[in-house]
Amino acid sequence: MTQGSTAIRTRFAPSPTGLLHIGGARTALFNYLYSRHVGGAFLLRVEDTDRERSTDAATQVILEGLDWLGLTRDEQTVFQSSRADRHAVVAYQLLETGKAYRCWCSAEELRQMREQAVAEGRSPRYDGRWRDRDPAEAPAGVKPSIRLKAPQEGETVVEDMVQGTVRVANAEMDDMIILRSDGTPTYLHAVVVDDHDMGITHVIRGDDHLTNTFRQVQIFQAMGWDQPRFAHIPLIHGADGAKLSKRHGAVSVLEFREQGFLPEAVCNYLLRLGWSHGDLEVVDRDEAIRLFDIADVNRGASRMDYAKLTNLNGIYIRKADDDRLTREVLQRLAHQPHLSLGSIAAARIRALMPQLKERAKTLVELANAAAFLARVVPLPMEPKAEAQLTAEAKLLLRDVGSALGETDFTVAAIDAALRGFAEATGRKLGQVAQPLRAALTGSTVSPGIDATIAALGREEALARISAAAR
RNA sequence: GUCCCGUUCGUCUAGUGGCCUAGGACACCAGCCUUUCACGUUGGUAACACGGGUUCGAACCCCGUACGGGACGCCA
Repeated sequence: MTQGSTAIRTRFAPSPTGLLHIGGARTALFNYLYSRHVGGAFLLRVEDTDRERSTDAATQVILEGLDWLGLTRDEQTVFQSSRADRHAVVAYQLLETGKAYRCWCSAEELRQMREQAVAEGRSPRYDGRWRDRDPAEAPAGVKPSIRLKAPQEGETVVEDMVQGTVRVANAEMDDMIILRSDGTPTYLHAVVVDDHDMGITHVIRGDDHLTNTFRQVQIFQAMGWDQPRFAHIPLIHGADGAKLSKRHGAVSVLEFREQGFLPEAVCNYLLRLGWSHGDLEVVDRDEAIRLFDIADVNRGASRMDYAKLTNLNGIYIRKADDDRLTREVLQRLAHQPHLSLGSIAAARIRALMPQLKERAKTLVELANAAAFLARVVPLPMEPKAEAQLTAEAKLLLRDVGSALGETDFTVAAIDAALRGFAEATGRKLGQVAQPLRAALTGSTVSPGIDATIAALGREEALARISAAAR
């Protein structure tokens, strides 16, 4: 970390529209990682200036999502709506210094202006009709908006940390409204004032904001403020390449939580979408902070790949702490009917967790795979398990049951007993294990039969075997 | 329509002029391991959007074309 880098401040600035989008989550992650990488600060600003769509509940969803992902913020959350007075003050300051002017156009007038421009094959832009007009000509009874008097010649240049040098001719841009006729600020203006006041040094956001940046730069210049550095990261698209939306499956981070994904897996996946460090695929939080740099962010949009996320989730489940996974499973099982979820079931699940987590890719799968441990006799049988329990198998189960009744209930002893039984009766181990698995779990799939039997315990295991042998 | 951005296996990506007969990961296929399912492991299929140029040499530099995305609001 270099000297003076502690001054670096990033922010995540979502508008509270009811969910924390997976794309927004990645933007937040990149801001967080960059701030941590350079020892700076990561701030949150809720852009709730659209009072119609903004609710406390929506803000809560964002906070909950960020917390779940472990993206901790520094300093107090800033609510943009609370800063309206300050935004207006700056707008009037620009007015007084001649950098802005009042515009008395009505919404209807502007709409017609745009329509006509499009009809004539021009860009739908404001024509600047009040830019140099005498305010004395203002129509009575109309409240004016305030527009920035943007430069009309030359070009505006953004040195973007991801996209490189991006420039646009000033003639391409019109004079944007910074303060509405009702005195409230527009988004573009509020963002600039807030970023300046919050001391933001690096603006990392989706590249859908790239063209907005030119206009924001014009405001920074009009106020004579230092500009932050900009980094516009590519968007995430759905599997079909179109903008990510509900029809692509889960897009809200809290939805991923429900579907059984671990936050560290989601973060790792999101990190690798648009960022890379050689062939590195599995990167935990600490390593991500150590390695993350904006210079390594790609320019092209990427697509959401649920299969890869799922694979990564399996890796993180295998790495996860057994107690933590047991808690997660118990929580999910609590919503399932016909289970006996006491301390006995909890102990069984915890005992088998090292084996269970080897074969689950999501917490939903993990909970389903563990559910048999909390069931009561008679077990519900899957059709394939039912098919295992032939008349011959039932006879075999009776014999295995008595053999097991005489062994210690350790994994090693059970394994030895079963192998001995198979050998003595001239069977392959699989011929013994599968009927047992059906009898004990009601399924044809489970962890190793020895560990499964041990986790159930002598009494329960023998009860299930004799129930199935009947 | 105008402006801005992008384009390497199906997907995420490595690659910054010779190390590339293009590497890794996921997915897919086949084999091994095995007590089912996973895990693990071995191998396989599969890409530089297209066309020009610059150069002894181009995935990499330049120019076009195509395709994709984004922005053009008194939304954010």
